[in-house]
Amino acid sequence: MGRAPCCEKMGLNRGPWTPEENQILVSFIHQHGHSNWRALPKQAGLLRCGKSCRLRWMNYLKPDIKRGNFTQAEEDAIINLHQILGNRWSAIAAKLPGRTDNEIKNVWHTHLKKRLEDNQPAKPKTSNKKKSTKPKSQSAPAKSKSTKTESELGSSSNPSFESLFSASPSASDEVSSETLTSHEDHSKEAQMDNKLREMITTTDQDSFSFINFGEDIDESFWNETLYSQDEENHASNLDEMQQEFQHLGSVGNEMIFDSEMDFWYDVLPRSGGEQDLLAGL
DNA sequence: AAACTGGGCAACCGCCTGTGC
DNA sequence: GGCACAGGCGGTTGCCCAGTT
Repeated sequence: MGRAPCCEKMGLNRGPWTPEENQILVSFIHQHGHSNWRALPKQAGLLRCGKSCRLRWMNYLKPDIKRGNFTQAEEDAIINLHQILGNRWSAIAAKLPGRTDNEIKNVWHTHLKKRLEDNQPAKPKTSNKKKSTKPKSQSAPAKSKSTKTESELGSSSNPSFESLFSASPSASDEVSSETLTSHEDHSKEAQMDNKLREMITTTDQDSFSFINFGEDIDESFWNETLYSQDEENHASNLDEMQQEFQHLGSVGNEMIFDSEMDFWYDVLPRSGGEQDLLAGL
């Protein structure tokens, strides 16, 4: 038996949503929730397929969605996350509260990809991280439509996320699903964060520094890998970090620190062994 | 002022994944 | 384990509109 179509195409509305349809969808979800998207349009009296309703809700009508231009910090975060995650827009969106994967995808294709193609710096090379919003038009230099594919972009510019982890001894190992942000000992967490930030921000400002934490701080813990463009700084900072961590206790996570954005990225395994970024900013 | 061009973005399409039976 | 289904995801499309010619 063939796969059932996602929706009945006959007699259903397509294209832009009308204000009336928006109102119907919003009021229905407020009253009944959205436990079953396929059944929702029929129950709500909408001539839309369930997928269309879900998309409309997730990308536009959901109350916590942040509208308006992306801030410089958000754009920088997208660029940095894209370096690690590639085109996994939903994972990137999870790091940016109020932003949808669709919106981030659009911003990437319309602004950020071009910025990188033009070799414009993704962020100022200053240690002062004061960010300011700016109109989108200023961040999108006029340029003809690119025909470059995503894979071409990814392979030419950045080391892939998988390649980063391929060198890590524990890349395919089981890693605790406990994130640092959910760790009970928040004071220890803050202390560690500050210590690491202090040290890692002295390394190459353009690189992601990566450290592979073990479940516990023991001898095997130091089988870690730190990536940077500056090998000497690597070694020295790695030594410093090892010394600092010896009295910070167990962590049980893999993390990436983006020194430019002051982000800690928790890295957790996906079902297929692929790594994922899950924790909050 | 009209035609043209290209950017921006909402929405669609089709595949993938997770889940229940 | 296999199948069907629903939700989720990324790639792509196509319309609208502002800027340019």
